Formats: sequence, C-alpha cells, structure tokens
Amino acid sequence: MKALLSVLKISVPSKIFIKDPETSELGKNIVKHSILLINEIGFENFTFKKLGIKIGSNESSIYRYFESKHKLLLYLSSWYWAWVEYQLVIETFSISEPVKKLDKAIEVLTREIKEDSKFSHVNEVILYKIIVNENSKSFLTKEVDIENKEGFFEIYKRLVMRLQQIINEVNPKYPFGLSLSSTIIEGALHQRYLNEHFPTITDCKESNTPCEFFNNLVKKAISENGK
Amino acid sequence: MKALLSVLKISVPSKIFIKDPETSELGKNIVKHSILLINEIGFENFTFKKLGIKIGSNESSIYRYFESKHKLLLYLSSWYWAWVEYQLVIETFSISEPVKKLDKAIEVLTREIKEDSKFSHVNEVILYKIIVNENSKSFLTKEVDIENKEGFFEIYKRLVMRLQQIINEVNPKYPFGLSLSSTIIEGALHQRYLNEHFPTITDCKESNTPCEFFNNLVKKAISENGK
DNA sequence: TTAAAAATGATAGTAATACTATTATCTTTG
DNA sequence: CAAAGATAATAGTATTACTATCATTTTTAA
Repeated sequence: MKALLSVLKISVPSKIFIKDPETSELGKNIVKHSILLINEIGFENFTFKKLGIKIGSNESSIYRYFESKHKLLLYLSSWYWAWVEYQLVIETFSISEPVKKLDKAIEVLTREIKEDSKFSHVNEVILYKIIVNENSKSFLTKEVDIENKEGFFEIYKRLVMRLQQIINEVNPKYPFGLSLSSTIIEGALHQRYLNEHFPTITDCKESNTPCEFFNNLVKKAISENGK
Repeated sequence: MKALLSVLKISVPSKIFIKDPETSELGKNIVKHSILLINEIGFENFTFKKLGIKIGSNESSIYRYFESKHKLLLYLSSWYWAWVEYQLVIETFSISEPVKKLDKAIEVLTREIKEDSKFSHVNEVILYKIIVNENSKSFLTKEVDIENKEGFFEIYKRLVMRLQQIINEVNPKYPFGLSLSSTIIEGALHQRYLNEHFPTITDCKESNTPCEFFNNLVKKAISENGK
C-alpha cells in the first residue's frame, strides 16, 4: 500500500480549494499543520492566524489556498474519505466471497487508525481523530445543499454506496442497504467518540471494538432467517 | 399528555443557565425565539444580538440568562431529550410485554415530530429540526469532558440507558445493548438529516421511515436465532 | 541570463462576534 | 413607599474572519 500510494495521489474535489495545497511546500505545510492544530485546540478555536504563526507563514498566504476554515475542513474530510475509499477498494478487490468481502469492508470502515502510513505530509492517525471530533461540522451547516450541489461530498457519498453494494451482494433482498451503510460509517465514528468521552453509553472498549459490534449488527440485520 | 404536562415542568440541569428562563416572560421569550431564529439562520449565524432585536430586548439582558450561545444550545438539547424521555416513560409504562415495549420505545425515539403539543412556549416541531441539525455541536467541543462532569448531558445519557434496558429485557444476553441504543438514537437523527439533504445515501423516505429501518435492525440484531 | 510571472510576506483596514462593565430606569414586593 | 431585583441603554474590548494593497522573493520561460 505504501508503495502504491507513492505513485497515486488522493484526489479531492478541486472546487474545495482556491489553489491545490499539494502543489507547493507551503500548501503541504498548511494541510499538515492544520491537522495538528485542529486536533490540539479544536475546530472552533482554530484560526488561520494561529496556523500562520505555527508554520511561520502569513495569514494572507493561507487564504490564497483556502477561502475559509470551513473549506479547509471540507478538504480534510474529503481527503480522509478518499483515503478510506482507497483502502476499501484495495483490501476488498481480490475477495470474491461476498460475506468475506463484507467482513473486510466493515473492518476497513470501522477500525481505528493507529498507524501513520507516512506516504505523505498527512498524519492519518491525527486526521482520524479530527474526523471523529469534527466531521459532522463539515455538513451540519446552512450551506449544505449548495455545497452538496457543488460536489463537495461526492467521495463520502460514493463510499456509502460502495458499502451498500457489498451489503446487497450478500443479501440482494435486504431493503435498507443505504441506510444501513450510512449508519455504519457514521455510527463507527460516533462509537469512537462515545468510547472516549461518554463511556457509560457504549459497549465499545479496547477489547469490545466497534468493528465487532457493527459486524454482528450487519450480519444479523441482513440474515434471511431469524426474526 | 397535554394535561399532564400542564402540571409538570421539563427539568433541565440548573448549571446550564445563569437564571432559569422558565421564571420570567423574557426568559420564555428567549427560549421560544431562539428556537425560531436558530432554525431560520443556523446556529453558526445565530447571535444574542440578533435574538435581542427579534424579541425587542437587549443583548445584555439575554446574557443574564445564558452565559453563551453554546449554553443556550445545551439548554435546548437537554430540554428536548427530557421531553422525549417523558414521552418514552409515559408511552411504555403500561406495556408489560417486552417486545411491544421495545416497539413503542423505538417508535418514540425515531419518529418525526410533526405536531406542536402547545403546552409550553416551546415549539417542538421546530425544536426537533434544530436537534437534527445542531445537536451534535452541543457535545463535539473541546470542553466536552468538563461539561460532562458538570452533568450537562445527564438526560441524554439516561435516555440511552433506558432504551438499553428495554432492549435487554427482550434479550438479556445481547452484549451490545448500550452501543445499539446509542446508535439508534443518534442514527435516527442522522437518517432524518440524510433524508433532507443527502437522499441518495439513505433508504428513508416518506413511506420508508427511520422507524421501520431501526425496528427491523434492532429486532434482527437481538434475535437469538439467525446468523 | 534576465525579465516577466507567480508566489509569498507584511501591513493595514473593516465589519462582526462574543462578550464585560457600568449606569440608568423600570417593576415588584414586603 | 423604599428597597431589591430585573431590564435597558450605552460603551468598550479583544478577537475573528476576512479583503485589499503593495513589497519582496522565487520560479519559469525565452
């Protein structure tokens, strides 16, 4: 995977940025350190001014890459989901048995990211933490419909549809494939959050992972026997 | 229900507010019109200044009730969940058959609020919309652990535990009662949101409701036969 | 190699936000 | 009727989320 990714590039909808941050050192620094800084102080307290100070650059220069911090969050979100989609495709590609494919897909979509693949300036472990904490804020806005039309959520939607296809390969008659898929992807993040901040309302612990919970849930949900 | 609620009062953790808005006309107006205004312009664009203009009152007066707009959101969130908890308790109280109790609980927790009960200054239909759009923002903050310690999320957590108990009455051996419960409650809001803004990644429509999806999901998840 | 183009940096400025503080006025209540 | 309590009016502050301008540095292409 490391090898492959050194040739490939994670592709984010180009309307999200003004200037592609991948094309310069400053751009890469903006992305890299925005991840660290958002993780540190939270998205609400994060500003371009603070980021500028951190990377020894000017606020106004950052604005030449991203129109607003909201667009930057959209960029990080898209980047993350593209990276996950890539893993999903690679890791399920050669599995022909539908149930095994589904097992792997659930694993990819609900596992905790613990290792930085180091193929880029992006620290995936920290980015994953940001996604758990901040991803909802990228779409829970008044501008969601306009931004959706502009294609800002394409990768995320495609990922939900990919999982749905894998689900319906196991049971083509299951009528809630999309809802189940979107519930897993969003729910996995939510269970991680609960585990960290509200452990009394989740069963997911070090041992009892979201992977197991969702695997069990999906398998039973789409099984044809049972209630 | 209307009758009962005219004697009862929805109780919100008192540390959330500086002065209880239920105790004055201005307070009730703040709550009532904040719901309308947040629904109108979104939480990000909502300010106490704008609210003051809307209710013909002064910004500084609003600050005597709520320390910040974040605390106001916490208040609205707690109010909503307390109201839902009340309905859950009332509507499941007399049902002794565990499966029927579970059916009713899922219904209460996943149904769309379409009617304003009019027992108070709070418009529940609009409040429900705010919860769908803004609730996550009440806990996805850097201060979540401090606020959790202060008890700001007690009602929500209690509600998750109540549903878990009802689930485990049907199947005491099911090992993910809490995670399933929290997934349903959060997932129901998410499916509503998708239905409104991302219809291509949900099966939930006018006819095919989140109620049905989650009822089907839970029943199968906790069934002892099947896979 | 050099001149133009592109990128970055420095500085300034603006309207709005999220408050705090003070003082005045109005309304209850004992 | 006086004191207490609630509300209103006004002012002020630091920060945010930008935009605009101009200077400087770096890159690139002829």
